[in-house]
Amino acid sequence: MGYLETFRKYLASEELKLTRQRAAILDGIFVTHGHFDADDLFFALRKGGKRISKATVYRTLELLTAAGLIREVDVGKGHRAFEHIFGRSHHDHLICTSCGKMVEFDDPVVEELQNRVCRRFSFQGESHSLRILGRCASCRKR
Amino acid sequence: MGYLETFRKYLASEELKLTRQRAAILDGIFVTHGHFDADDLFFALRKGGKRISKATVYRTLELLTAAGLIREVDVGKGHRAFEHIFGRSHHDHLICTSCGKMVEFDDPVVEELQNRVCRRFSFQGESHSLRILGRCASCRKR
DNA sequence: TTCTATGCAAAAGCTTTGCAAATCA
DNA sequence: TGATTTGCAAAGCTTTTGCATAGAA
Repeated sequence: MGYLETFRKYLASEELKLTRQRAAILDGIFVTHGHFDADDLFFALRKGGKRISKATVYRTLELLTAAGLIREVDVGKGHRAFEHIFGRSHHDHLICTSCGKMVEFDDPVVEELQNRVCRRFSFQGESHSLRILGRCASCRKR
Repeated sequence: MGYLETFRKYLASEELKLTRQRAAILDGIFVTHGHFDADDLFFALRKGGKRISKATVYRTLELLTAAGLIREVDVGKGHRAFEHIFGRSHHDHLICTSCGKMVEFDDPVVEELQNRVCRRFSFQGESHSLRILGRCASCRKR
């Protein structure tokens, strides 16, 4: 099942409609990888000839998060950023505090850890996000 | 060395001054544990009879972060929150997505994991933050 | 046809900044 | 004294919201 189908299904389950704008926003998100914020998306769509208001972009990001197609990632600074997660395995982030370079990684130990901690505190774990800050190899040389 | 001394030292090293306001803000932060944002701090100070402008609060939070006395924590929603780190061991967070309850925990496996991942990607790890989202015991019952 | 979604512009946070007056070293 | 800091108010950002119009189903 593709991401559009997934979205359509979610919308139907909530009795919401699949509009031209919602479909365009979803496509806009999946043509790129990596992180984006509402503003990035707004201008990317505009470049692609789609004039969709920011209000709609914000409203749709909310829906896509609820549908489990994207998730919010903490990038440090003031505003909210997202990344799409459909068809991608879970991963965490390694961020260079010097140049901002970001590496995505996946490690089974994190999953184990999540289970262990949740058991300890009687939580039912749903997801996690791990950010490791440091200096990448090239910044370290300087 | 206490936190005030640490701050004083930092300020001196940057040729900045220790003002009445900066000292009051620092104290205000260390009387509580847990997370706070600029607004919380502003009102806590005001309750304590200290009328310090928000501009100064924001400016001082920046300095304290640079001095390594507080750190920013990602609490999910739009605005920035901080916690003090002076004299406290490192810890991560478990957050209930239903009631917002937050538990701090510390697990040596996280440290190991940080080292392992950094080695793998030739990063020099400095710090990390792990957030695990889930449902706490009481929310699970509902 | 009916109810939801969009677009616009205004409002609503939160944070930063310019500048004159106050304050620290 | 001389440079930095403060407070205020204004400006800047990002995000949200009200409402008339457009558009799915």
